[in-house]
Amino acid sequence: MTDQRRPSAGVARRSETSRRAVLTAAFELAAEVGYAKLSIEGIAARAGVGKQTIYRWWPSKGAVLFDAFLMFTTGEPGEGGGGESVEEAALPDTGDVEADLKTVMFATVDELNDPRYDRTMRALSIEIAHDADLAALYAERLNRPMRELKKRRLRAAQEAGQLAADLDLDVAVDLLWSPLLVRWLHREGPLTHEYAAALVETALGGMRP
Amino acid sequence: MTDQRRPSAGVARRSETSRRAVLTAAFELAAEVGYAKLSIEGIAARAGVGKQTIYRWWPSKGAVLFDAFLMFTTGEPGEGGGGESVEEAALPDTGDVEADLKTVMFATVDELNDPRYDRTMRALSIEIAHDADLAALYAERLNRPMRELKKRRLRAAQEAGQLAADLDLDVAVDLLWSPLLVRWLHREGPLTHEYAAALVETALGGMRP
Amino acid sequence: MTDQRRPSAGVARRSETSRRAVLTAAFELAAEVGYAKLSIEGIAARAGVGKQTIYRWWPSKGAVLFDAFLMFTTGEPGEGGGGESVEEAALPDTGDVEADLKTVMFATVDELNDPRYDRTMRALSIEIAHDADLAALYAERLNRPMRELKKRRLRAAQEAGQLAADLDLDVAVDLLWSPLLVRWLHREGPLTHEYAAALVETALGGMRP
Amino acid sequence: MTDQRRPSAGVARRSETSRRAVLTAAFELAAEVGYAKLSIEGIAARAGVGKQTIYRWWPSKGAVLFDAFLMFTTGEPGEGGGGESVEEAALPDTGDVEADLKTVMFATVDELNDPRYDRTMRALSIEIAHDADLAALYAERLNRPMRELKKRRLRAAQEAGQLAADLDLDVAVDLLWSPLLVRWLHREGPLTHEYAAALVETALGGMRP
DNA sequence: CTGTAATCGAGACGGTACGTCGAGTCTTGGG
DNA sequence: CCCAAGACTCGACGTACCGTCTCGATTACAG
Repeated sequence: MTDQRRPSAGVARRSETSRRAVLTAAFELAAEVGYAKLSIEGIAARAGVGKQTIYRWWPSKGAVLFDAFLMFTTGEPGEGGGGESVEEAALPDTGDVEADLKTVMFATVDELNDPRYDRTMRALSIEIAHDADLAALYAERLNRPMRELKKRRLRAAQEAGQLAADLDLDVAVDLLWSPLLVRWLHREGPLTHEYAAALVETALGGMRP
Repeated sequence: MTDQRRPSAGVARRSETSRRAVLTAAFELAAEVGYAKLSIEGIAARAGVGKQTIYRWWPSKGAVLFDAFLMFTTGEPGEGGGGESVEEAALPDTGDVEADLKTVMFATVDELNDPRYDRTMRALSIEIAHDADLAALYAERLNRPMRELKKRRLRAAQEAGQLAADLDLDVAVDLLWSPLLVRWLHREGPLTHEYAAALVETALGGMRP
Repeated sequence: MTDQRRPSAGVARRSETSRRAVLTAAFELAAEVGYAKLSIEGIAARAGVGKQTIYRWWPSKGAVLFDAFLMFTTGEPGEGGGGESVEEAALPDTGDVEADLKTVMFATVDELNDPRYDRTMRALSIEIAHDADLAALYAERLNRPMRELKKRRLRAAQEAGQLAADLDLDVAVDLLWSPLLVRWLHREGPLTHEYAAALVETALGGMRP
Repeated sequence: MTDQRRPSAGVARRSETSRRAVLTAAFELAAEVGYAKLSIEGIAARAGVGKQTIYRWWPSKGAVLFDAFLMFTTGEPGEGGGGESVEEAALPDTGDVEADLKTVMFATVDELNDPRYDRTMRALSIEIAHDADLAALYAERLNRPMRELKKRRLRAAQEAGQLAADLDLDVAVDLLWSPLLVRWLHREGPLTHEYAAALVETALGGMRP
């Protein structure tokens, strides 16, 4: 998103050291103090970097946070390449969709219940909610790969005849995960395995008798 | 939430004029400029009110916004009493759950697609996302009544045998509405009637064959 | 220059405490670190005052410095009233113009040779040199009274027949003091009593045989 | 001052093109924007030169300005040699000191009243006022030759018996030119031919009756 | 004619200060 | 006691330059 480093004739290249220091500082600060007190000044100070270095390479605080998240979540790259690790990962497949979905959603629940992850993810979520550009970036770089993974598992189930042949997998993914996200983000209730299980069961079986 | 007006023997009581001016200003500013540029200073100025008057009666910017939303959404009261209008309202009931749910969700979709409502609601959502107190308040005063309405309609369908007898209505409500909210808040895709319809159909029928 | 405090209906008046803290800090910092490292940020910090308070009441760093100089030089007032002390002061008058002028100019020389006064005065001089508004202010509020004093003494000598009847006293004052100032400001040579004495003698007697 | 080019066995020598581009840019910028907005970055940009090239050859912004002034004032050289043109120049000598002095001082007055020269000279004056090294350089390289010229003319008058035999010519030069400089630098009043004439007349005749 | 070392343009870097905005607190005078 | 007005301290914003530091790419002697 961020730099598309011009390999131009001119010169003077971006400092990889600074880039990593900034992203590390951003990630740690987000986890420690949360969105409200996350300032560019603070990130620069903690990273031992001039503010201008941040403004030079990222368009907004949210963009820094996003890249930080990207770096610590997917392998590394930050912008150009990769996320290979994500692409190669896969959701568990024991042959039992229901059980597998529960396994995965329980993990999500546990993650969101971890205070450090909660603060980081919440900060990112808030930034995404009021920055359309960042939202697009998030959808493409972080959400899409995750969604692909989920859809892949569901597609396997579909092919095994465990899910309806005409099921729209995107809708299915939303049906399963969105309630979790909303309950977490708006703190509408306790985020438990029970709730996640109920979600899976109801979504699979449908609301009708 | 907000004021628990001390009915003290002493003297001067809260100015209703100022209260309404503040909430009106907050609501309008939120709709016009969005979360990012919504400042207490701006609200006070537009309301023709001293900043202290805001700080005296509300604990945070989010609280003002919440009250503003409350005032313009439910009838009026703001804090003490009512929301009667909501309590008395009801979702349409033609006897066809699926059709009725679509009607209601189409309305939600249309609302969220209106730029003014989008900005206001987004500002409120963001405040809720990083203020647990406000989240509790929101859950109780704005979300709960709406959820009751929805559950009431679902319960009717349940009693009519159109929904499973053991269906957890809270889970059902989440299953239907959360995906809408997430897609809107994180701009994960276009918010259309088609999407809402697919949601209703899949949730009702379930994902299995 | 500075505030013309509006006694308006509204309210909220300027804090005298802050004003004095700022001027004191500015004066001391100028004396300690000199023009080059005199920053508004530094003044605010040393004064224990928000930067905005400086920007609210003074249009420039030079204006602060000027007011500081005014406060520590003339009695007090800073802007509205006074400088009475200056108005009432007088140059020595022993009846011997030459001796009296030397006395006064020796004092000036000594002052300019004091490092603290040098730094302060130099900072002020530089600000004046590149800010026409400040220059006007300086001419009116600091320079004019001093010049009046000098002219008064010269006028007495004129009336006593020691100076030419048609002598332009402004020109005379410039003739005496400007060389001192230039030599000091541009460090064109050592600033000594000898030099000052030569100035007085030559100016009085003229360059002709 | 500036480079003491090491004639090292090694290699590559200073680019004359860059040197002139820098000095030209500095001179023009000073004339256009004045001291306050004269930045090394700006000079480098306008000269099409890397910042390092400036820092490599000059110790300070003032030094660049000084060299620029030198180049555009005296013939050329910049540092090593010359100013021959100045050495060879001479003040007019009609045999009438008073008239000749007025001629020269009127020219000075006119120069200082030219906005472009005013800004340049003012910038230089300010730099000199807070940089002792630069002041020494200025005294030696720009002021001394000018002063020599003036003293030479005065010495001629002295030998012709028009000036006192024991007159200190340095004091005389200061007496005549300093008031002009102060009035200009501190904008103490209009810089006119009348004022210059009065200066000459009073200095020559003395203040006494 | 070629290697080699300094200089060149460009511009990123860690910093300091700028001048502005808004937060939340405090003070004043009027109702 | 509330209210408007607005000054206060404080902290962060995003920008401009500082002076230092790489980067290739010239460039001009020395071999």
